[in-house]
Amino acid sequence: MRVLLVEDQLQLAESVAQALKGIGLTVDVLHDGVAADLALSSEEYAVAILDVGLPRMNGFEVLARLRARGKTLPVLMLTARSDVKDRVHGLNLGADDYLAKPFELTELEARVKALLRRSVLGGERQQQCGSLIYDLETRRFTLGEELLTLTSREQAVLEALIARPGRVMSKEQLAAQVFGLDEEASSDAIEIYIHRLRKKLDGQAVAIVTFRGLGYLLESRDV
Amino acid sequence: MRVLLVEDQLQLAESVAQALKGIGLTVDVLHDGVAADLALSSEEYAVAILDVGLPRMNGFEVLARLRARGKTLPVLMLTARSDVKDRVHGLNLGADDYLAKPFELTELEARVKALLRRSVLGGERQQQCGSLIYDLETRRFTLGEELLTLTSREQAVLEALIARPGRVMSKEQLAAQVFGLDEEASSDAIEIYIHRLRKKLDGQAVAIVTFRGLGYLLESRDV
DNA sequence: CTTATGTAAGGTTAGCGAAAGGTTAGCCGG
DNA sequence: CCGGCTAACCTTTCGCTAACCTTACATAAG
Repeated sequence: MRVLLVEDQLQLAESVAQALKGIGLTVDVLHDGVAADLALSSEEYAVAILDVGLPRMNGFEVLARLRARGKTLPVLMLTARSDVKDRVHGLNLGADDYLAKPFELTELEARVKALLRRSVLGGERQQQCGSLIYDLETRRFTLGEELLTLTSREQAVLEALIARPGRVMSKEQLAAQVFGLDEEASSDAIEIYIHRLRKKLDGQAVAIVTFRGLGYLLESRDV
Repeated sequence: MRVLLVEDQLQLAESVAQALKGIGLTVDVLHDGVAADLALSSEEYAVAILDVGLPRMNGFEVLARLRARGKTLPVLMLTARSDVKDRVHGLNLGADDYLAKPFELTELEARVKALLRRSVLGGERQQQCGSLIYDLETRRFTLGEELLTLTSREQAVLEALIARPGRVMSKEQLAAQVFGLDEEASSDAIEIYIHRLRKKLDGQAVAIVTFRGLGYLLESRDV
């Protein structure tokens, strides 16, 4: 699952990013409002965490432009002041939560988790496709009766596939979900993860279907 | 098992800490309310012991903020006065027990033990995973028919693992539980305790499973 | 002195992803 | 219709790295 963090204090950004990676998220870190605006229009995120006081374009404006584009992803605002006016302003613009600095990393983690839980599939606990079940709470997959053990890359790919049932995901989209902005996104590697996932899903009532030239799709099927 | 003690009288704090360590607990000692508030939001404790008259932020406020964050861990309040008003105030704010100074160390020990017993795992007496049984009353492990003899570090790690069945604990989390705030938390050392524990659990219907890059998990298994 | 502890050091393994060759689907000319 | 062609995809192999395991030993604690 991929999230965007926009925070201009480099050190704080780094520690927050580490914390979020610690709970299994793919994190893109940016340090100014214009870059954030760009990323939010071209990339796909499960949650955005926006500092209010950003260089080049402030967090409120980034948020306003995001909502103007009709995007509904949950946004958590960070602010130096615990100003009630700011808070109201942010919530009016469509922020979903608000956190005043300084804050505890665990509190931020908890809020991000809450936003994810609320948003991804409208608060559903579980997601199912054939005999494959994904538990959002524990972020683990169950296949038939067995718990599925996946490596972190495999997990990222399968999460991306099950997130939108019935929708074809291109290799490039998958690579973006798995690698984020930072790493060199080798979409060749995606083929390998698909292969390894297929091995693990073999013989079950679920399969990854190829759409030549388009991408992959997770689909339930008869055994 | 890890507890937080907040008491500004250094000498008293020290002797209480010693007493608690004496019954096998990992103790973090702090001396003011702000530090306590911080620690309680970022660390995980089985019990908190709060003096009422703390510098920077009093015990009542620390307690109120703790409950406002939705935390349910048991809290034992300490007060210089045996004022009934204070007592009511504390209990209204969600304190679980109350002790007036001066008190006997043995009484404090007894009350802390009682709180631990009541809270950890919702009052359950025993915790089981495969052939491994943990008795909260005596805080000892039984493996098959045999009583398991562990060093205090091994005990701390295994307690942390069995406390949340089915949940993966990272080496950092385990180190926090074992060492507390004070000591240099070398998460390398955790690998050694895991190794030594595995030796002692060898051949039994329980095992510590590694999740590469994530941590460890205690799991029952077939022999 | 004995036991517990944890650093250091080396060995082992899982996960990653590039490379390379095999396979398949769709297209096109005959 | 059919064989050939190509691009897209599948699969295997393999070297690299980081994470993990294990042993040995020095130090500290009781």
